[in-house]
Amino acid sequence: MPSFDHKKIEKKWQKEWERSKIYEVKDQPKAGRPRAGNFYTLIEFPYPSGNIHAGHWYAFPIPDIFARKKRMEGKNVLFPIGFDAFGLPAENAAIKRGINPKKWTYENIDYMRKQLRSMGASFDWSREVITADPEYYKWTQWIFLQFLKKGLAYQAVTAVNWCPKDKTVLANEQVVGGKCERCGSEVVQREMKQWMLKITDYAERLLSGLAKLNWKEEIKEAQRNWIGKSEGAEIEFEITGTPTYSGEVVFASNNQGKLKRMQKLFKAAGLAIKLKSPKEIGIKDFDVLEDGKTLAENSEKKARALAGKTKLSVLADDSGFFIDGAEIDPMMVKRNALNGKDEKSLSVEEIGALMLEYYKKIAAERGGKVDAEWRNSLCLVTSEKFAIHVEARRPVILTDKPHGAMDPSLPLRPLYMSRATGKYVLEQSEDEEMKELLPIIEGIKKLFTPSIKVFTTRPDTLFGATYLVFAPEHPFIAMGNEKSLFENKKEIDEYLKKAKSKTQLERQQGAKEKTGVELKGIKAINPANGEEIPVWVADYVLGGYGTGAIMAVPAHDERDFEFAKKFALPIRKVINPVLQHFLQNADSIASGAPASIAIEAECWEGAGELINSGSFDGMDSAKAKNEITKFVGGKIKTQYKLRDWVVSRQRYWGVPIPVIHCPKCGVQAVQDKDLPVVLPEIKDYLPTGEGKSPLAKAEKWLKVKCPECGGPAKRETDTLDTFVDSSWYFLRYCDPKNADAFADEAKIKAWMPVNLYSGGAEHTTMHLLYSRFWYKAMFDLGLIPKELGDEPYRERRNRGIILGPDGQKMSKSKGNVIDPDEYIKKFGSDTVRMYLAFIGPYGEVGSYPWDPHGILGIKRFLDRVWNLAEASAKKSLAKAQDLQDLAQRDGASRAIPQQRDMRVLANFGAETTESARLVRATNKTIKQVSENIEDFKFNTAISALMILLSDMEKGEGAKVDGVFSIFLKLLSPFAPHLTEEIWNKMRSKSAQGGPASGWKSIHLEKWPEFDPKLLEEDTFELIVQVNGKMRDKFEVPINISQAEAERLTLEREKVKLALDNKKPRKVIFVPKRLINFVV
RNA sequence: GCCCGAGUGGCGGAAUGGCAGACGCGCACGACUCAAAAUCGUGUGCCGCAAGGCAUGUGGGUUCGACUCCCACCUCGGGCACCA
Repeated sequence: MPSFDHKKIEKKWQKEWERSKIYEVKDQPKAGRPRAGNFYTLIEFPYPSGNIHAGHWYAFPIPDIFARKKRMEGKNVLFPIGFDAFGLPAENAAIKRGINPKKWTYENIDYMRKQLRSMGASFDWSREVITADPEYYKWTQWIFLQFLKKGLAYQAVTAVNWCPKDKTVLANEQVVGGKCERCGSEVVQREMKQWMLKITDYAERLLSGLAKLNWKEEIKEAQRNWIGKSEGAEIEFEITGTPTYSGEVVFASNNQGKLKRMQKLFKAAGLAIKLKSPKEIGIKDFDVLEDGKTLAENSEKKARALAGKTKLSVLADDSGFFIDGAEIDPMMVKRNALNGKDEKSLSVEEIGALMLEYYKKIAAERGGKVDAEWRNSLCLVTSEKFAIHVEARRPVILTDKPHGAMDPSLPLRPLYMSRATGKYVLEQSEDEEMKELLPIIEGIKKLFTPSIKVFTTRPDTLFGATYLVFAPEHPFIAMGNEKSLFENKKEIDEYLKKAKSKTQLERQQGAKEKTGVELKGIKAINPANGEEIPVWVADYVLGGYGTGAIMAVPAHDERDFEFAKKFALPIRKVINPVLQHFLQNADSIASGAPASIAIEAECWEGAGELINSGSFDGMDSAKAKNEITKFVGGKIKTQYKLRDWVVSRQRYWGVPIPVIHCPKCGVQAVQDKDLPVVLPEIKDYLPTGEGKSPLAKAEKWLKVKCPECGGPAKRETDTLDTFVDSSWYFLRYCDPKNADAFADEAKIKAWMPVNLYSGGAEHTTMHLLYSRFWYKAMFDLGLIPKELGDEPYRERRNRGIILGPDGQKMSKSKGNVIDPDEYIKKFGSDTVRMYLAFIGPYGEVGSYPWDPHGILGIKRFLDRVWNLAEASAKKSLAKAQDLQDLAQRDGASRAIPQQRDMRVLANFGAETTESARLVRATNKTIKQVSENIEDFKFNTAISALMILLSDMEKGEGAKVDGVFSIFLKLLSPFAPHLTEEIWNKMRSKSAQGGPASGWKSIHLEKWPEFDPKLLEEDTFELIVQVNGKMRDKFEVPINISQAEAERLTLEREKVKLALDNKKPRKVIFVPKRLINFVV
């Protein structure tokens, strides 16, 4: 059988389409309804690795089928393509083979462009976007700077995944099984300063936004799991014990007598702490009242001086405290806290409460936090330095009388004149002073033994918390070690060292085996029952999640249970499980699975009645969650697994982060007029090895003037993660050439949000989440029109993967790699794309082996199409190819509505029963192919086309010409070249006198519509069942009554046999389907 | 371990409460041919000569009727992995 010349045809039409730009799309924004008629279908753009593989063939020409159909349906379809052009492979090629990464990348793009064109996909190439073009990354940088200004981008020292071979930081997502996704070397943890994006701020919206999206539930679920929301409580545990305190404290008083008395108290309390006055450490101008300067100025100076001289500064009583090295004057605090209220009208407690509020406020403003508070005093711990302000809540006695005029009978001595009131403050007796200082001692103790917050999702099990565990990274461990809080410091140090040296891989592999060391010398107090419980450090607790410390409830947590078992820690059951699950499924369990399985499963999880929980005994665990949290003063809290997104990469081939570091002004954004910060050409692409980008070696580029002060400054040398580039490319497609903005608002309104986004399942938790975050952040910045909402993709579909013929993933080592080029050469692009469309359902994440024989079936099918066209041309049956022509012959106007096509055709075809049958078959095929394409079930659409082709081949006597042109249109999205060729051949022949002067693309034709009336049949095949088993079937009128159906059925021999003379107990009749006799 | 998805002929798959296996591959036989390839035609789940029986991972349930819905288990694929 002759085969069509795919080489000639495909090249010819690819050229024609390109020349005539039939796939270029206009924005067509309309006032009022800017999106009317517009349809945005998006495919993940490829990385230009340089070779097109079977995966590309699966990714691009298959959704093209959908895009083409939408276009034929009359939609104004945006179907763009571009290149995700930054990334490591280019740089690795540069390092390995000395090739310029830019050259490497752009040459690959040139090559891939040709390859992509050969697929016959209807991309609008005029909108091509390349992320490595300065015209593109100018806007990546610009948007980043908007984030920076909004506080969404920040720098922080953080433990990052470090690949020792690639010498770069990896995102969590790029670490696979503890190994570098790219090179496979083991990833280690390293502390480095990184640029981060605050994706965690959007955790809740990323979660709730999913609800309204038309995505598959499994994709949403994967994102939900990644965000990892859990609701629970934060509960504080006090730490006690008799630790040996040591260190040096500067007591902010030059009053020697007071210092001595204080030292006495320290001794009595067992604090081996040296007490010093400010004078002793060389601060002379301590007494702020003798100074003419304002209190605040003085305080700051003092604070700086103190901070440099001693590690821990305690400023107590009548002095201030530090926040991040700056001292706050308590008198000022008091004034501001009172905010005009009369001090005398308030009780001591009320004043204390107001001051506490104010402390919290300023602490928050400066990035610190009030970490603990207790009745008589305050403790403030900030992130880096910490300081304490202890204020005894004593009554302050004020008098107008000067020193000498005091009543000698009073045990008081005047101390100083209060600046705030102008009155004399009287100091109490020594004894009273000692009493007053006691809370200060307590405060200092508390500083060393602060209470620890834990996060738990099970506050209802608090009474069962029999020990407390810190993550090795918890700051308390380092602090406690430094202050010699622990008796077994050596053991702890060793454990920490071991834990730290573990690579991510080791930590994962040893996951099940619990290790840990007790922190001897301290205990924690279970706030629920006041019990003293041991405190441990163990690496099964993660530093990065929750508070980095947990309360362990071994009776109701599997991990705690294992740990407790190993180290012989007490286990206390506090929930009496209601076997809800068991009860619910009593039926099935009774007959099926053994009940013990269900009971065992209830051990860790689940609700129940509280036991061993004091006054909460008998309470339902769900209720107890809130009640116990309230009881111990805890806070309901929501935690997320999602971490902030580390976007900096110490690599060359990426978007330079557009900031400047100035020694005077700090981090400065590059000004808009200086964007883009162009990636400089360099010679040596190797990273520095200390984790700096190769850009650090580009000295000329590096040195720059500070945009703020004009002084010498340096550029940031890190580049952005490529996930940043791909987080907004779909916006640039809307307006790819815009030099004044990332995209014009009207054009964004014309296209966004994306109607349908097709891509690989591997991007579910990375690209898809990142770009949703990015879009939401842009939305909040006002860069996305409000009416579009804050979700970029309305519908998302993940595709599966193509395996090698052996059913394994294709890999060179397995030798099962399919080279699509080979098949293109042999069979042509139409055959290959159609075979891949036929291989399995595209909307499901299946994996389909490439069957080298299977493709022959498609090749045969297309050959048959070709031959049928040739044959009908020869028979000159093809005079009225086009339905429009038919319609004209029918006397109707040219503008006949599509939905009437079938009726027109029916009139023509109904000359014979065979023709009528064919017309009906065609009508059905239109319906099925249309619906199947919509659902991405290209396999069944093709199956329907195959059936119709067989019908046409068989229907020799039938008038098939009109049917054939409908068939061609239905086939055209699948085999765009072949159908275009046949279509135009037919047209030129029907237009008498040789080839038509111009050609008319089938791809711009209207998509056929079916006639619902023609779907209706007069008869149907009645299925006869006896007890649900099919026994017979026969043709009956469509609207047959049950009685009639019964009568006819019971007459039939087969039925009589099956019924075996028994009388039916019940008859079920389903109209248009079946009749079922139950005996 | 947890979460998600899937288990149907020799193979890819179809049918989402009503004829299990559409369509394609493969295979067998036939036609054409000196012959082969290609092409066309017929057949093709398993057991059975047949009538008939058995069949959608396994066991149970719901239903007149289950590949389809429910429960439990098994296997495979993907994701996460000590997230308290």
